[in-house]
Amino acid sequence: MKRNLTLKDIARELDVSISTVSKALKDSEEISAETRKKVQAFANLYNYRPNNIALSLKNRRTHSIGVVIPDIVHHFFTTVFWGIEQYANERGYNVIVCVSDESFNREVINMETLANGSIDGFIMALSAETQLKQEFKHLHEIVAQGIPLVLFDRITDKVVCDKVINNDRGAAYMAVKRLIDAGRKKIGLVTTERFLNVSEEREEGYYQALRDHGLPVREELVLRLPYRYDEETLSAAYIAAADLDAVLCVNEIFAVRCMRLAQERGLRIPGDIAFIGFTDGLLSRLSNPALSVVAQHGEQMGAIAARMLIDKLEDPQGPGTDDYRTEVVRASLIERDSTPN
Amino acid sequence: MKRNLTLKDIARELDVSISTVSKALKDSEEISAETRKKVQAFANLYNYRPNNIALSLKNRRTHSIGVVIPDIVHHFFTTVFWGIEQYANERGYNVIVCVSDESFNREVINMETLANGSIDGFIMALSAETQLKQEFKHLHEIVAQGIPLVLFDRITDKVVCDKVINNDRGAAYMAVKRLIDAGRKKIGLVTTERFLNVSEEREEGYYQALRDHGLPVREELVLRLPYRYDEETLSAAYIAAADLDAVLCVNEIFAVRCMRLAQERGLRIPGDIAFIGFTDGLLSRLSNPALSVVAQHGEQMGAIAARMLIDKLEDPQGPGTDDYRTEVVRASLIERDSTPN
DNA sequence: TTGTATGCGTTATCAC
DNA sequence: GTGATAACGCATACAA
Repeated sequence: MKRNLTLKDIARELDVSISTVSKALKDSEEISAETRKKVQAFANLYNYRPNNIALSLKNRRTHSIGVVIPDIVHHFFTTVFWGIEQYANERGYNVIVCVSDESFNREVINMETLANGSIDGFIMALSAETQLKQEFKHLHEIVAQGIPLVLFDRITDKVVCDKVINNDRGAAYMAVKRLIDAGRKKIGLVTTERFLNVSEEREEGYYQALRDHGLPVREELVLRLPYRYDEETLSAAYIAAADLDAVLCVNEIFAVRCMRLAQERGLRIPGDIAFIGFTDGLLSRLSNPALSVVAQHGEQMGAIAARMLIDKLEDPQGPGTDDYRTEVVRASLIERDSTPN
Repeated sequence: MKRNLTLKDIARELDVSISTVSKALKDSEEISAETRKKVQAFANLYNYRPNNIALSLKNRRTHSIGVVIPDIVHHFFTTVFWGIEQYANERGYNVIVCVSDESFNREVINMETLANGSIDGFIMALSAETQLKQEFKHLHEIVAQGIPLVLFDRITDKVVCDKVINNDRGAAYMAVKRLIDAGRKKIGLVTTERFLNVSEEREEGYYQALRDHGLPVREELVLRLPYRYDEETLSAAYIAAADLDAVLCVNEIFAVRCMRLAQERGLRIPGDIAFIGFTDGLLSRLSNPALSVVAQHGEQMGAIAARMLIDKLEDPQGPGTDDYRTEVVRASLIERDSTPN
């Protein structure tokens, strides 16, 4: 690789010292106007750019942030990432992404790789396996090393750090209440296995709403699907057996799939059965009928997470001050055509 | 930030020199077995990890690759990214992502930021604006600097470098031929503005297939939609006016939207009108009916692009050798329920 | 006003 | 066997 122009090159070419060049390039008053002009002109002409790596080593700041997400295909994580990327770029930070693919080991390895100087801080959502195992040693080490960490969405009480979450419980409550207010009595829940904190929260919100409105809480109304398995059988059986008039789904994929299965059984949506999903993605907008959803505002969550992290990184006190905050982004209900008026 | 353990720390602690520590840690024969053991034990105990940034500076290799994509929400780019990330990680590389958001300026700025030492090479797809302006100076500079570059999907003849593409023209031809073989006569095309090379290629494939089978090529069969605009009006008018019995769409979003509009007009799919889209994403799988698509194998494209780049980076000749290749990934037709038997 | 010396963390060369 | 030294590219305290 042809090497880039360095201060040394310029110094040699112009027959001055390296430090003179360095100072001249930042327009230091120390250097004579004449020399400054000369150096700057030369640097400009040959398109000098300081080497990021050298700066990182010197300043002990990489201006990169590590993002670790379980999955890049789910629309929600994509939007959060997009929020992070936009905000970080504006403030002069690059984003290094690692996808844990829901695997504990990959999460650990990824973080170890990045933690050795490659990044200034982390933004992450826990992998499913990590939540299942409840194993957080790697995160405790990150924190102990003094590397700022912001957890979003998939979080845990077991790690003390900044966090950004939705009001998942409240949002689920709101969605179910909306269905109850529309007169629905047999409201189902399609969720993932319970170890994901977000699913747990949403499930609690669902129960709470039923209880508060005098509706029975029944196990057969709840369908628990493996998180990644592309399955139709369980869903079809559930829709067939449960005799529901409304369903809340913890993501848009489950919702759209169930809607189709319901339609195949001749049910009209929202007349016979109403649907509300989580995540305001393309699927929801383009499904037929268009799906009413709880919008999680992923982009905003990403921006907030990035702001919290960068603020901490750039805090003149140093990122050592131990005030950790949890910001809650309020989800909102977007009504489309899968809920009755 | 609490600083990480360094060679210097270990040396001081164990009362040996830094270079002894360095050598001992890589099990050099130069160092006595005893010292080696001692140093390794200490390093292990205190969890020593070499600083990546220092290594990068020394080796002039960051083991990071820069990925610049126009957009992170389209399923296709997401899957390519996923392919890149997986493959790169396996070979010990990190991935720094920048999203150009289809903007020429963001593309240029992003690349300039990364080109100054942060990455060893680039993988990218051109932004729409770049393709519109046909302005490639920034890429020529990257290449001139000797930074390896792999272009995928959205490419250009104007830049000489490695490339990974689909056989877009052939794939479109194949899709249209499939519709013709099923007896369809009035086959429409829903595409983007023509400046995107992929759309152009697909359009040509469409025309070619019509011509080869004696069907008239008519302008009113082609709907050209703005790339990002979330519109329904033009599409609805097109579906209403064109009296089609089949439609090829250059992405799954256009296809699913048109399917819905057709259904709203009372048309049956695929009986009255068949659909084929590009991109095998969730939308296609979950639409009703499930959409038949041209699968682009984005994950594979990403892995190939990453392999080409890393092979070049690790070529002992140095990445200077001027043999550039273009690999073509063959798209395949996945038949679901929007095409007749 | 300019230049020298030092350090960021690591490795490699060479001297002891 | 071990250690001093230089180098990667840059910034800066301090000397001239």
